[in-house]
Amino acid sequence: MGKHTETLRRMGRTSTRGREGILRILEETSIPLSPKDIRERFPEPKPDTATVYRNLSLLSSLGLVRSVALHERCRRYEAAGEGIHRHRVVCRGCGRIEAFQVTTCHLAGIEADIRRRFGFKVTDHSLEFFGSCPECRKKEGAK
Amino acid sequence: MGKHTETLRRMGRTSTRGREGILRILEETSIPLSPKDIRERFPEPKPDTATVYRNLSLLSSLGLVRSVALHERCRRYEAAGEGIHRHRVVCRGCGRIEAFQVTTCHLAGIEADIRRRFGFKVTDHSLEFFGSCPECRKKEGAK
DNA sequence: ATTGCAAATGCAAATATATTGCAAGCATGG
DNA sequence: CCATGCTTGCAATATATTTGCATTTGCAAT
Repeated sequence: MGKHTETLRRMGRTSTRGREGILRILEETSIPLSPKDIRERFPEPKPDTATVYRNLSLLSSLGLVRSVALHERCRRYEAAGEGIHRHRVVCRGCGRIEAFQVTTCHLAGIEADIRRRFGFKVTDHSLEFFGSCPECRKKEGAK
Repeated sequence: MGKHTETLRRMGRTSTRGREGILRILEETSIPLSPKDIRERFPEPKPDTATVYRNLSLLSSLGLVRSVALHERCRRYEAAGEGIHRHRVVCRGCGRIEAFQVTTCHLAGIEADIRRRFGFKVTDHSLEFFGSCPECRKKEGAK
């Protein structure tokens, strides 16, 4: 009877080890994880890969997790709790990822503009910064 | 002797059909294309898939194209010309993509902040909006 | 124009990532 | 505790991306 049982039940879903586990794992980390990362962090017995994908897809449709695209070969996921709004910085050199919380998000104006111009109703957005971390800058001769 | 021959030579690379083609194709479209899309737009004889991938990787490291992550299973690419700065709106319902140019990008302040807090030097960023396009809103009963 | 060499390409095979069908197992309501 | 339907594991499949290697091409120096 995990911490998220209630949440899942309220949404008409059964609470299972796979689902509880994913939610717990994603809450414990500050950077988004790939399906593989997630599976590896499960204690034995690890759920099947297919189960991880199916549950990520379900939790995502319930809005409990959210996918983050960092220009890699695979997607990553993060917990999508209320009011949590994170952006990220990704190092092009070593792939290191830092997450940071933004105090105010300046993008509300743009979203209204999009509604006006395209009729699109924006539900969320994704903002990532790319560059070089201190270590990689050092290696490359401090640009 | 294509339009991009000079650019490539200046960067110490040979100008080939594959590279010229990719740059031309990406300039002709307003939305980012997948490697598959790109290959399909080549006139016969189409280059091999591996060639497309290798060239995208090269052009990307030269900064002539840039990858765009839209939470799909594959990456997309767009031309990365000087001063060109695009954002996108993606419909979660049908996958439709619209691109729009921003006049001023409000993010310079954040980038400075990142430099201060993490020592990361930001070279670029990626901003995408997700939501429902007019058609999908209609189908779903206008939310 | 011809030639030599490094770099680019095609092709096939290997990996990595993601999805699906189906039989067996588990969660929940009665 | 039992029946039911949703979940899971497993194997097979689909899709995306990468790699090795032999061949061809681009291009600079004849």
